[in-house]
Amino acid sequence: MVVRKRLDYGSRGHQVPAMPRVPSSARGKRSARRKKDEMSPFDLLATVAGTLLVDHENSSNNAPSINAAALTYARKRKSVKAEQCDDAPPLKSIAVESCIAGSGGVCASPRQSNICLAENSSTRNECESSRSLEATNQVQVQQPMDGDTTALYSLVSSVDLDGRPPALVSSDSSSGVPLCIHDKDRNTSPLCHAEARHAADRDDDENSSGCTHPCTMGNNKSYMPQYTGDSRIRKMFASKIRKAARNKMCGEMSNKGSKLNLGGKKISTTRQRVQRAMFKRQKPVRRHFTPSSAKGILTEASGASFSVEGQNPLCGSEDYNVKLRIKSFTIPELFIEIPENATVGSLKRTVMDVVTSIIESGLRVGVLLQGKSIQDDNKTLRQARICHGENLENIDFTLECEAGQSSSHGVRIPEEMDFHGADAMKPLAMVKCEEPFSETKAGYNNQQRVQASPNRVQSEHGSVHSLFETTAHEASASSQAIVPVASPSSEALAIVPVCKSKRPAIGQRRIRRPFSLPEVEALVEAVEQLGTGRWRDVKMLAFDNTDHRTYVDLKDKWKTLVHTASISPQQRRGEPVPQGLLDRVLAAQAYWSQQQQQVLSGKASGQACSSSC
DNA sequence: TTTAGGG
DNA sequence: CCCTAAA
Repeated sequence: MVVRKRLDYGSRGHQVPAMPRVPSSARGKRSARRKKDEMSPFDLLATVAGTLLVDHENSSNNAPSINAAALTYARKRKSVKAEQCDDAPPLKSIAVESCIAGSGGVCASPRQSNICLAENSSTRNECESSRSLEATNQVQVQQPMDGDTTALYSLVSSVDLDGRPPALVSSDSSSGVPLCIHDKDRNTSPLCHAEARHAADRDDDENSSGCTHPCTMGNNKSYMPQYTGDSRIRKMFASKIRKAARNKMCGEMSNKGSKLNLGGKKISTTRQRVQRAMFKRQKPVRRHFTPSSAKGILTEASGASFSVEGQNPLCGSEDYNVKLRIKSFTIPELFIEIPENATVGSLKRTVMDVVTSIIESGLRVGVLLQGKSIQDDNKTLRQARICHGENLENIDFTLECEAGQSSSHGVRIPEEMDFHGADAMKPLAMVKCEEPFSETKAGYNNQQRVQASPNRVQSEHGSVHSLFETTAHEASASSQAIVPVASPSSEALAIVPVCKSKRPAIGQRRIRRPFSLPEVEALVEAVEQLGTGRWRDVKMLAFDNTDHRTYVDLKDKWKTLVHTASISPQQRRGEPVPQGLLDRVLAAQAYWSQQQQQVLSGKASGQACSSSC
């Protein structure tokens, strides 16, 4: 690695550089400085994308589709349950059994799949609380039969996935219908292209999102739009997008009556106003899951999962109820590139997050009768001829992404994406893979270990970058951020691994990383040499290889160090800093502030002299 | 982009 | 840590 030590001051003590830096007076020369290449390979390359593709034409051959595999109807049922039929459904087994009851209601019973079948917060909470319960806990939703087809919508579009369904993930592609097909060759017309970044660190501070969501945000709050590439661009966007994301999340939750958790921080009204404005500017893009891209198969002929309850119900009867038993919503295949060292847990979380983000971002259910979409939601099932003996073989469900809903969950649709061609492969969501290496204790310790000689720090991250460089370049070349599946044989796994990343997602607060003692020592030493007010140089001197410490961070840390040193030890919090170090902090602070004053006064006198001379 | 300082 | 005015 290149040693960038440009500064040749003493290693200790307060040697004054030849020209003590005067704040804001000599910045022009900085432009000539060699700038550290801030474009980490990771910015470009550590991307794994999962793509949800839908192809209703290929529903039989491994096509991604959401199959409402069963429809049953029964007569004189006051209520019906929506329940999962398979206790341990694999990838494709997000099963919902639903009914439309005449005067009764619909009961949803979230089980292992953790599906919430209700929009309102109370039921969401119910779902949350019943996460680990069996079918005994039922969430009831009343739906009049003579209502409309929106009943279906209510049942399906509000599905929440939460928790960790034991068998949501399957590496066996045969066990599931594709949700995300990660095939760049076929990915010619992505319907829904989105990147999401999972910041992975669940230990991230509570303020990271500013809000939490009872049902979905818990695991998913890290989903934020991610822009790969130049960190400067990221910086540019970060602030505004973060605002928008925060606002969106908070607003959305407040709309749903969910409890706001602002992490102890209050978002000022002005800030919120700005955030709202920012968010409004986001162009809502409608994503089509495509007509029949996700198809609910309700035909008896098709299937296996179709069943009839009740005896020979007559269409037209007064209290005639139709029981729709959507046995299985098959999740289209998910392709994922995931490093071998990723954990199964991270894989599960990834799948969870992807599915959750897709569903939570708003799926709208459409009903196709004999291939024709039933537009009128107010039409009764009877009017729509969805009743026993009629057309039950010809009912399909479609899923579409709700317009403008996705961005808040990190599912972003580039506007340049091509959104036509229903038969083309259409990724519903593309997920970005991040650095699979977590900020583990080991890694952190490693970093700390080398702090003593900061200029020679060669963190693991460096090697990580090089490891992923090739892949990332390929990704950026091939498509938006879709990383080719590592191995063609691994096509079943295409979701993005939930990896901790040191790259904070756009819109997300950075992970709080308290300065370690070696870091503090390095900072103090650097400031002793360079003085306060040269944070960029301090950064380059002592933290050049520590990407997550910006010069602003160093400045802030120095500020806190000075403050810490000036208060009594009893008032100090966090990892205790040795008093000797704090003494050095105070000494350096006093010294350099004096230097600055002298420079300023000397400059002033010099100006006066020159003007007088 | 950096610095400086408030939040 | 975040945000941002100012340079």
